[in-house]
Amino acid sequence: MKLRDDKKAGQIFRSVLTLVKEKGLAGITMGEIAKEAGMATGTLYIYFKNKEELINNLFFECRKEALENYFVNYDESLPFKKGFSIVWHNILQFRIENFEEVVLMDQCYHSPFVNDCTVKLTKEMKKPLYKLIERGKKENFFKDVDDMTLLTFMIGSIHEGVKNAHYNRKPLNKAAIDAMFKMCWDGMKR
Amino acid sequence: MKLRDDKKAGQIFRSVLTLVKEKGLAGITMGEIAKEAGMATGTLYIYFKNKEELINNLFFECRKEALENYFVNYDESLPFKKGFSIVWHNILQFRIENFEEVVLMDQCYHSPFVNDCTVKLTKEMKKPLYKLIERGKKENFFKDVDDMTLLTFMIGSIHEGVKNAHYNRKPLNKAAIDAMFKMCWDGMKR
Amino acid sequence: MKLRDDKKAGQIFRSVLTLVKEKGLAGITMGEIAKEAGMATGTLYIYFKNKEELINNLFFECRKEALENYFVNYDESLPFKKGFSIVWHNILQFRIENFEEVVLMDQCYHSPFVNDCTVKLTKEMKKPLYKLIERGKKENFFKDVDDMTLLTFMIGSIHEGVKNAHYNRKPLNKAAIDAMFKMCWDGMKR
Amino acid sequence: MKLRDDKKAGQIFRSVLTLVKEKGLAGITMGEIAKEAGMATGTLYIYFKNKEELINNLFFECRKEALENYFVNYDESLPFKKGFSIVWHNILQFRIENFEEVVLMDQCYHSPFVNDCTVKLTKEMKKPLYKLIERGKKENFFKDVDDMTLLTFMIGSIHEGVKNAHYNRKPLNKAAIDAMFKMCWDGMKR
DNA sequence: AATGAATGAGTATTCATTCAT
DNA sequence: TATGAATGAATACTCATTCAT
Repeated sequence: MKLRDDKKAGQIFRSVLTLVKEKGLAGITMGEIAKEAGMATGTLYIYFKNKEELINNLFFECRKEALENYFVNYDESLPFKKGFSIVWHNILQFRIENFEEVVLMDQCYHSPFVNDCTVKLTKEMKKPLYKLIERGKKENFFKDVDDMTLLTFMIGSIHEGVKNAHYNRKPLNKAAIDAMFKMCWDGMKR
Repeated sequence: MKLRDDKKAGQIFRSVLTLVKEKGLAGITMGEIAKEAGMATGTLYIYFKNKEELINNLFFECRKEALENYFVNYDESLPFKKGFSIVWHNILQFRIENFEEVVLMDQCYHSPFVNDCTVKLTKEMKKPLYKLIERGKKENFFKDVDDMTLLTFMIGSIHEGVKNAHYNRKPLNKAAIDAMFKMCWDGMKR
Repeated sequence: MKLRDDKKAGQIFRSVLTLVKEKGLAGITMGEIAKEAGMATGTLYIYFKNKEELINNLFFECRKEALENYFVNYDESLPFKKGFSIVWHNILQFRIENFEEVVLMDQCYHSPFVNDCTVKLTKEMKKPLYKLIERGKKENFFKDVDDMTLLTFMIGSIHEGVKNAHYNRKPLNKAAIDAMFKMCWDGMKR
Repeated sequence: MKLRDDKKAGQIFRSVLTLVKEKGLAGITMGEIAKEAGMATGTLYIYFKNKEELINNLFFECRKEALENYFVNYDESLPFKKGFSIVWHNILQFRIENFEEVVLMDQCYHSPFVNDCTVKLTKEMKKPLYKLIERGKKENFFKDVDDMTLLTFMIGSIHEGVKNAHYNRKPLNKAAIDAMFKMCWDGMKR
């Protein structure tokens, strides 16, 4: 008997990401997804109940993967600035390397496909980032500003930078990245 | 498109903005736009050749309106920091007050509706912002970083902040805005 | 402005009936209905929300038309047997001439298209037939059997006869019809 | 079709009957049949070449089973009215007890699944009923009406009665059955 | 033989666009 | 100009059938 292939869902996800980057969430059809994934349309429906569920799952998966990557090599025992730098660079790196995911997630807000439930779930995942910010404040590195504002500023410094580099086709080099980090740090520091 | 200054075109634009915020660019139909605007579908085609042109025009219009607002009350004769602050706050204010436009513009990247031509036109409009950055550098306020990186950082500090405030339903108060501006300034300043 | 054409719904109904007789309710597609009716598929959806509503409305319409025909020329002042005979022959005639409707209604029971609500509505319409039966009993023509059993017997004598004639391609002639009526009357009479 | 007498084929038949009564022939899928029968879809195709053959076989089987039951306990040596009564009651009893089969057979006319060949085969099986009618006429019990009309009347008296009882959820009791038989007999008798 | 995943043609429905009024 | 009915291509989704295990 042929059993459900665990790789298939991943293949499907990858195809959607490719297509979203090319033509946006708006213009994607199930037929195109299947074609890009090298399978029949019907097969998509074995792995996902419908388009909404497919996109939701992908959105959730992307968010999860992103946040999992953020803390690679981070260790609470490291001095704060070093640790913060690692996380900041992880986020930047992830967004550069996985720009397709970034595009998808951006497009998913306000989209009819992503439901509130999925949005809520992804919020939960942000907690480690808040912990990092709190540590920065407790160790007196950061300004006395509320956590959310600080985190948003940090994310913004990366987010906009990566988008810009991509759309202007100017890959970020070491110098630009260093400058960006310095600006972020200087902005946040007390 | 017939009469650009006709009230009807404006009504149509407004309807699209409302709907995009509600359900994203992906999920909007010409029928819904017409209904929201209180007119018949056919009427849309008197003002716009087709959906693509409608969205493109709106995108262009939003971008233009945005950039026009950015330099209100700005005057080159003002001391730099004062001038920069005015522009920064103008941008923030505009994005808060016209969040629908922000959403539309975000969704338009990667959308099959917005064509390269429109994207190019809007780039042209960014020039005054570059001039501002250059002045900041010439007058030795800003770090010695390339203009685009600085501008992107500035925009990012605002953009992400507004989005965050909106999605978390926490309107930005004076204190938060001051903190945001300070972070931005400290980040950019030499 | 082009206004909704009242004839269209009728045209659509007629097309469905033709097709149901040909291939049964099971095998009919919206595309075929549209083609048979000489219009585009989309047009069907201007007049009916979806397939279910289309079939339901048709079912209801058929039932109504049928019952309206049953009492043509009937008059309470006529002697009972004469009146009963008129109704009986009306029913027979209607079922012969509108065999397509008969087929549709038969197929609609147990079909996923016809919902309980519609079934209930049509029951309401049977009341005049019950009144006829009651009169027959009150005037001592009929056996002392409950109304429903009598009515069912009457209907059965016609229903099965018409179906049989149709499927065996033996149109009912005067002699056969007279025989059928006599059997029905003799069966019911005291 | 492989093994007619295998239990599996029977299970499949039973499942179809259950589903047809629930949702009509139109709305049934091979997947549902398999599920209801507690087996995989693929398995259905071991026993039947395709859906059409499955339904045709079932239709044929139902018809056969029905007609086999009609003459249980009937014996030509019995006095005619007694014999006729036995057959009449057998038919009634069968239709009450096997209402699902009745529904299936009704729905099969006009269905794209049941082909002419199957219809023809079932006609063949009606012969014993015609013989019964002929005997009734030869022994001067019945009206001088052609056989088919008499048989149809007899069947109609039962058919409609059973359907009605079922749909109105009023099981037929002894009194009602006696009344129905009397009406049928009185109608047919000379 | 039995399974259920895979297939892809087919179906209901939607929706941008046109057109008659 | 304005309307909204009509169109039919396009899309999400289904389902009979096949096939690898």
